[in-house]
Amino acid sequence: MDAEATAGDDRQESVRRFKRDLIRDAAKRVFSEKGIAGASVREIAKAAGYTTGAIYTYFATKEELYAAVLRDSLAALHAEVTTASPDGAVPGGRAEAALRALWTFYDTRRSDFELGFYLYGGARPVGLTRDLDRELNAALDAVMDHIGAGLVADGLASPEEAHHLAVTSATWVFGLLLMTKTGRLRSLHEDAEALLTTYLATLNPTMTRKDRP
Amino acid sequence: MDAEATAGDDRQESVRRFKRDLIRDAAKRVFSEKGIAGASVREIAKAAGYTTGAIYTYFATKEELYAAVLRDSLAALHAEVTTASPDGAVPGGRAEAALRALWTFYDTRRSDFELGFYLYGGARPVGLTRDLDRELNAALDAVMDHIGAGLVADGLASPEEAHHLAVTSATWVFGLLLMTKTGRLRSLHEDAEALLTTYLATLNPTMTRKDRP
Amino acid sequence: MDAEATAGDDRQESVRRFKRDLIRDAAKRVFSEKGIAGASVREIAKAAGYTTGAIYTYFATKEELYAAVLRDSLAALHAEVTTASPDGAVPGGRAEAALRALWTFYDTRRSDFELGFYLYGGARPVGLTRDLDRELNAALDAVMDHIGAGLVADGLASPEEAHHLAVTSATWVFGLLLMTKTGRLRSLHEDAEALLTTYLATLNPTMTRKDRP
Amino acid sequence: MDAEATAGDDRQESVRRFKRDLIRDAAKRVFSEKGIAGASVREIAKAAGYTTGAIYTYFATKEELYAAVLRDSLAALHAEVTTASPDGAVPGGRAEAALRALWTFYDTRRSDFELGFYLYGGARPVGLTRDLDRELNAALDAVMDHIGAGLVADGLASPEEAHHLAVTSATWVFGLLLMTKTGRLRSLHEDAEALLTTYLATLNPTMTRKDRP
DNA sequence: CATGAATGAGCATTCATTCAT
DNA sequence: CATGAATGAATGCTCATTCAT
Repeated sequence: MDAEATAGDDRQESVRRFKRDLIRDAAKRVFSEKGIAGASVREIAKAAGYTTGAIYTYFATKEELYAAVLRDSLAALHAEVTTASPDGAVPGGRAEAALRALWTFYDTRRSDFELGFYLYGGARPVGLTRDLDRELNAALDAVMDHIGAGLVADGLASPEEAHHLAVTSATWVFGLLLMTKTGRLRSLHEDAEALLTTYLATLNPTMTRKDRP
Repeated sequence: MDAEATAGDDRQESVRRFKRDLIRDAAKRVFSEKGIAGASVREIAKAAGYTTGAIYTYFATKEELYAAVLRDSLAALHAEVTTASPDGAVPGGRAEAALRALWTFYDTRRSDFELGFYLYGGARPVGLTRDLDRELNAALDAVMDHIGAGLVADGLASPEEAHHLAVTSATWVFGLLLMTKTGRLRSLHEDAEALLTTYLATLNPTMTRKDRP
Repeated sequence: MDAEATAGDDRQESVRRFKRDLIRDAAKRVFSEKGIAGASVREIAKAAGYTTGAIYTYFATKEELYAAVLRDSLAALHAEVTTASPDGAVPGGRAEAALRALWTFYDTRRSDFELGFYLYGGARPVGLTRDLDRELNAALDAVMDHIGAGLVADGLASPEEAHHLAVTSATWVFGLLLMTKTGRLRSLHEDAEALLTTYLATLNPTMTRKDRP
Repeated sequence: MDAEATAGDDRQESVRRFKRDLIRDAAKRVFSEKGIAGASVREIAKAAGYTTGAIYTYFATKEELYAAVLRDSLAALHAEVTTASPDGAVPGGRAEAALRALWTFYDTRRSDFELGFYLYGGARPVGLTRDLDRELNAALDAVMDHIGAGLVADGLASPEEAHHLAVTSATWVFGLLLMTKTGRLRSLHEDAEALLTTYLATLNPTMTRKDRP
């Protein structure tokens, strides 16, 4: 009896999780199309095949929905970066691979970058935000550690410098994303790929010397 | 008589300009406190000591208000960057001075960075926007040219590379600003000043070689 | 089970229709009291016992509300005219009956006339308007056809002349309504009923000759 | 001295009247372009070459401005109708000429008809309205008398019937104007001129018999 | 006489959230 | 669990009118 109930609970629980994810993904789609500020709960509900009120069964607040989307995005980012530059890979391009993965991840996804950086930029009401902020930081830190490990493996940094240099280089990638997403790069007639190559070259002085004798 | 009338017109005109600036500055204050998206015309009016309708005597549209604030910000940015790194200065640190000025300008002003970069982030309706976008681009371009000239003067870039390298380095500064403004830097336990120093060092291979023999 | 659900849907649907009609009727009342231009959504909502926002659950736009009221009015007009002068009636007074019904309908309803004729008077923005305009035209045409059929049945017009004469006579009735509703008739010390009788007499030359030997 | 002052007062008075008329005419122009409801005091002022506040030196209220425009329109109407069908003219077409003049006057002027009939149709706030209403009525009455005189002169009515028949026929013309101005005539595929001819024929049984033997 | 800044009430519409069913 | 009606506050903007200058 107890086991059955538990099994039933589990099934119910997993169904609930499934539906929650459905709504979360719908939200993400709407964010991409209308921008984060332009997405209303009504529209997200419609995109998910639900009515407005049903959303609140799964997310107490619009901000919780934001959080779920962001969490999902961060998990995907981590997966992508570690896949692109696995821990066991041979040295020589691990840092570059990680940084390129970081760039590609946000470049190809319409709303993820905005979600991660814009949403918590302003002086917005707090709430669940505190926890979410911690998660965002943890995810970011993990990515930094991965880049740092790559830099060490590639012989571009000592273990002590690793984190500092990882943040330095990731910062540049975020800057490039900002310039691209806001259309400034286009107006400056510069190409993201070319800039990326230039920047990565400065990371590795050996390559730099070879390229410019 | 004629002169008197003209003088009167001038006085009136300058009073108008003064009040317009008052409202613009109030808007800027509200932008800083509530974020740009969260600032309503009502609140701006209240902050300026006016009723809502009065704002429309000076700005036909909320977007025109945005424009005025942004324009003011861009003019100040340009002034600050060129002052910090004058055209006639002796080589040796002109690029660094310009980049540091870029950093300091946005670091010390609460809403200017958001204003310049996020206004065009979403899928917003257009309008006067087109013109404003052009202005923003022109201002940004002028800053890039200035940094580029510094790089050439400092012997860090050939004239052909100047623009490309200027954008590359400014991109990094913008990335740093983004990390700082969103609180990511703090959570990563990194210091903006230290990162800035690290980055500027990589710009100058001579220094780099000295630092890392 | 299925049947129950359907029944539930039906009940809900009919409740919705009922409430929609309630709002529509409240709108009509407000139109009557304040004039169509003077009626605000706020006031209509209050008259219907709702908050402002609730109106938008039933009508996406103020113009849709207009449309619903006008549609209702046109349906009632058509019903009244065809009832007053049924297709199968014996000749001799069918046209007169139809024209009198047209008169009575608009005479006794405060805002219907204004609704039908003034909504498109100004240089208003379009929208759903196009469709609504078509409906109005179709309804008017149907009434004209009915009057025309009466004229033919009564021997007052050949089938070719029917439409032309129907419009001619309906035009007069609309003129009378305009004079009445704007209070001009009263100030000219004329009586609508007497004028109507006079006009109807000119429609039928036989009667005219009898009256004036 | 006294005489001089009076002369001065007169000149001032006539200048004032002149400027008043300027504003009135500007208002009329704006009414024609934007519709009466769509005309704001600001826009009228601009069209007259004044600033907003200046209008209130000449007209205490927007409604007084309406009144002035309407008064002017009524005077013009009276002039046009009496010119088209002078008192001394030979009988035979005087009534028709007057009715045609009535039609042409309102047909060719965009806003006059709306002004005369719409403005005072609704349940609007009163005020100066009472007096204006009387003027409108007097003007209308004069036109009716003129049409009536024509009917008598043309042998279409006895002096006792004159007013009654004048109102009857003018009512039809107003109906035609309403149908035309609101676009209903076009949608019914009827032509104003043809309808007018048809109606005028029914006015004169003699002509009718000749035309349709 | 003329200006134009300022008021204050008003407008249609949107939206996150709640809750009876 | 899901619905969708309802709330209430907010938003950008317009407008007739007033009044100090």
